[in-house]
Amino acid sequence: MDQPREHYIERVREFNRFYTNMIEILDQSVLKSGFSLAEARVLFEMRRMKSCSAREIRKEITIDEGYLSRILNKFVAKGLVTKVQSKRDKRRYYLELTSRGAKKMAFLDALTISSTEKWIDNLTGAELSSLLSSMQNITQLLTQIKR
Amino acid sequence: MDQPREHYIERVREFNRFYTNMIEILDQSVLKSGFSLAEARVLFEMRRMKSCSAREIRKEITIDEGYLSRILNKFVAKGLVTKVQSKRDKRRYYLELTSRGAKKMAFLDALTISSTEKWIDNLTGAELSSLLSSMQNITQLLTQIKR
DNA sequence: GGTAATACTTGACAAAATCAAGTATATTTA
DNA sequence: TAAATATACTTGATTTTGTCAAGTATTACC
Repeated sequence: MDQPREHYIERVREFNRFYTNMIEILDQSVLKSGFSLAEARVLFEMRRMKSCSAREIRKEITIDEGYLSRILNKFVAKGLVTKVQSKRDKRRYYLELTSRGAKKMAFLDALTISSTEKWIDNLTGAELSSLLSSMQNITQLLTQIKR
Repeated sequence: MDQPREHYIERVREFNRFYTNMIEILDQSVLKSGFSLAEARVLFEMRRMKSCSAREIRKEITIDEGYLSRILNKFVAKGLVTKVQSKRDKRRYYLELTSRGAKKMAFLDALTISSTEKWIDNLTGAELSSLLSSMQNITQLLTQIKR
């Protein structure tokens, strides 16, 4: 570490601003799906966890309990999600994507995949490998912090 | 490139999700300043550009014209920003941070600096260098795309 | 059995963002 | 140079998004 610590922090902040803009561009494409960012995230988590309860979703993403409840009920109303009360604990409801929901998710995926693709389109194979190893490195360094 | 392209895209998306969460944590600290994210960004751009017009801010960040107008007038009302009509082009107004505004900005900075600091706090010097060179690499790779 | 905790819902509200029309000025063009 | 078009910003109306707190039902704990 050959620079004062503030200097490093400033450069991290710079990267954060840069990457915030990048991510925003990708978010634009999600919005084209007709889902809000919050909705898209909820759907994403639901798929990742397969069957889950609202409570479990809230362990993964920071979202107001009431807000989430409304989002989920909207999904149920639109036929994207099923909600079945647990027999063992009647306070809980098991949520699952319907095939219609899964289809919508696939559409959402397609949107972000295509814009991510555009993002990295003119990188050579070597550059792409380099990009990914940098991403992996950052993930690894910043993950170990959080324990 | 020894993997199918989709695989790389998927890993980029994974990183984006990871980093979105990271940035969100930092955003929490901005919110503690009493400014919304949009307001903080406007302030940030104003400082970076020194004297500028609303139009020029909108070249930097994606924001609704009317929304920005209201944000700026709120800043003026709070004494954070001065707004002087251009003599050459009376449609335009030159905006500048007041010293009060600059002070608020400094406070905002302090908040994000301290939470960024916490973020990277238990990285060794070597890890920190490695983090920064990865960030720099990503920036460089993704910037050259956009031309 | 009573108290506290959990899981989710609901109503009221506030904040954030969008849309479209409006005003004033400047630029283009016929 | 008058008319049409474009630019810079404003404003009102509205929608979307998110928050807060109280409410219901159920379960866990002492």
